[in-house]
Amino acid sequence: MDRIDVPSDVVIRRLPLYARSLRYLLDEGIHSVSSQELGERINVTAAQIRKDLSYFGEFGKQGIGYDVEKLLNHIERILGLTQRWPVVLIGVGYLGQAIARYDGFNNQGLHMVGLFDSDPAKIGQLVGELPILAYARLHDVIREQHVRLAIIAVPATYAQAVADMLIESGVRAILNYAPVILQTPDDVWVRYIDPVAVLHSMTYYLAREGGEIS
Amino acid sequence: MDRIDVPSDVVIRRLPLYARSLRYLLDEGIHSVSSQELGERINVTAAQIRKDLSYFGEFGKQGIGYDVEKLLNHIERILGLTQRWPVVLIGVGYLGQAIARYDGFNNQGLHMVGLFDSDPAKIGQLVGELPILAYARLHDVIREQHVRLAIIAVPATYAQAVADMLIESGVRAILNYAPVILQTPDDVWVRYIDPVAVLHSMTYYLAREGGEIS
DNA sequence: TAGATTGTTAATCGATTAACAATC
DNA sequence: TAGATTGTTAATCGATTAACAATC
Repeated sequence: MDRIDVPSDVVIRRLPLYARSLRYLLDEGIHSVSSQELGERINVTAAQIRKDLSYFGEFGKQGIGYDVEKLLNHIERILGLTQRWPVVLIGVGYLGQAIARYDGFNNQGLHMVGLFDSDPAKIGQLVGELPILAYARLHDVIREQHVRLAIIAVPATYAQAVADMLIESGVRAILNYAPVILQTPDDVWVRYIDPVAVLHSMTYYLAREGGEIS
Repeated sequence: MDRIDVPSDVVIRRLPLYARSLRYLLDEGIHSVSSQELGERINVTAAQIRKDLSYFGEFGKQGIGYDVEKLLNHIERILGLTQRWPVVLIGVGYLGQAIARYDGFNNQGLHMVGLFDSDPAKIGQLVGELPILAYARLHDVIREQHVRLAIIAVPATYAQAVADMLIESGVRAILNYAPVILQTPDDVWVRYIDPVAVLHSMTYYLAREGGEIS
């Protein structure tokens, strides 16, 4: 019996980019795209787009391309974005505030349901519509709202302890902004936002430009 | 004549993680590590660390491992972090403020030299030590301070135009927080911080947990 | 010396791309 | 129909891992 060919994580990570580009196309009033055109917009080859989509079905028409709205709907369903996922945010410093206020986190399948901070002075303050809550409330909010997705925006030293609490309460996926690698069980998904590391990888190339260093 | 084996970009992207982990080790007073121990901290195999480092030289001792401080110094030199790179930030909304105030961007080789915004009401306001400047000043600041690194934190609709201005003025590497793929010349490095796309790739797995969807 | 761990090679594994028959 | 573009296979390319001689 053949195992079905399961899409790898690199494929899954590209799907949100396809979805976003399709949303922009729709905004522009464009109703049909070829893999070639879509690829040019997001710097991906046409073959890769077709291959990626082929893991999930046949969404195009030969000679024509893809119906933008239909393909978008397919991808959103594949990604689970037709549901609304409740999200909690831990750490409401400057970064946490920016996250809490950015509507990308309160849209298209995501839905911020709780902000938490350890600083007693912040408890009760509103950020947008939501009050900042104490960690004591974390467990109950996660349980009551069936939260499985969390964002960590606390200082590096607290990130692991926060992750442990979150997982203990039932969180299954974490987006971590703190500059530490988290140790978590195999059935928890962790991804990192690490702008400083990204900048540090670009200085490598800058340092070698213009032939100053071989 | 043999071509030297050049490290690929995946390798370069891991170096900052090695460097950071070594800094933490140093803070903890640990002066020696094996590739095994380092790997466990950052969830990378020992073989991969040794292979990555081998592109740049021989930094360890058989039977012993690596001297933490020495290896850190080597990696920082490789990444160009022994220089200080002037950075400009375009877009000083909530996110831009968080970036401007985070000292990870003002440390270890990076050094924020200019904040820019299009909103006349913001011009002149201080964020930390730095005043917010008008776009009209962008070109001169980039030229005068020899800026080659920029961070874009403007809304998606303006990001491409901002990138064009930056590149025109001499910027060679861009960290883009706006949710759009930028079209840039081949000799400009662009990297993306895209937390919403990352969350959207995790909902894929969440939607399939517990066997609700096959 | 015995034990540990590096640096490196070769084997494996996985991801991307080219190419084209199918077909709109 | 002729032209365009898909879905898919096979070939290529690249990255990771296993294994081990060298050596501290």
